[in-house]
Amino acid sequence: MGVPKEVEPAVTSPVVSSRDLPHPVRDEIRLEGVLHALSDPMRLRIVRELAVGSGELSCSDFELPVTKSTTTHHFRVLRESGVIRQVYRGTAKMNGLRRDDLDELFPGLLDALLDAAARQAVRAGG
Amino acid sequence: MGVPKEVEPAVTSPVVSSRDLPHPVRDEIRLEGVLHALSDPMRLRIVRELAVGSGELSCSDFELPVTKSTTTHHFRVLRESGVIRQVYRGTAKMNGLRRDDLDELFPGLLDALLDAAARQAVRAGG
DNA sequence: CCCGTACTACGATGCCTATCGTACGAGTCG
DNA sequence: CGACTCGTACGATAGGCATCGTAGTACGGG
Repeated sequence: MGVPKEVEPAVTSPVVSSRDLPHPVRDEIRLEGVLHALSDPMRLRIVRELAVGSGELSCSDFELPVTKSTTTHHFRVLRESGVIRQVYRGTAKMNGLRRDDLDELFPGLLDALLDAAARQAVRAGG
Repeated sequence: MGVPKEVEPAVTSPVVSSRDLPHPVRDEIRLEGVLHALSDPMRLRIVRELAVGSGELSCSDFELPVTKSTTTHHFRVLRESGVIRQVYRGTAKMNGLRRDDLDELFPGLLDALLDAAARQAVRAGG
């Protein structure tokens, strides 16, 4: 019917900036991979920070006690295991938890993990 | 009230057999360690089998596609990370999940993990 | 006491990975 | 354009680890 030749303006705009990053689709996410990704203290810390704000954070918003190369490595592991989604926006790379996919695959797991990490942090601090 | 001199027959007999194995106490259990232990497919499988029956299983009750040396290694990783408790009984080594300790430290985590593993198994099977 | 069973110890091997440093590509802003 | 920032790629390195095979120890039964 009307408007036969629209150019698909911005409904989930297909190109974000320029380069895309490879993500596993939901069904490719493996529990073992998620657990392995979160078994590293640095990555668990990243995920915890990512969980407090519901928005997205750029890689440089994190102040990790490792070099930038290593930071890049950890974010890649998290992305390839399906824990986070990464998107370029300008020069920054925005990171967000894949809550929807993880909750669909493993209901309650992410919350239980975040709660467990929080409890352990409290125990260490007090 | 007869029988004044019973020899403490079986009320949680203090010495199980002879050798003890080193276990972390509850507060030494680290979330990262637990996740690392469970991120191995073989160990996740062991824990899943251990969870179905509420009792204990000996190492040889498991039929894993690895040698016995490797099996020993996996059980040790699980024990040292605090996921299972191991006790010698005669020549057999009995294994049991540390449900109480894990539930106390990380409420809901173990159940969420087992549920996640079960869902993934169903998805793979269907 | 000897044998079989259950598990361990030890060494080897090959792979994975956390970390770094340096050099580079991609955008943004002046 | 030029400079600056953000992040990547690549190589190196050191340590961890899953796996094996063989040899050995502990326990229980005939």
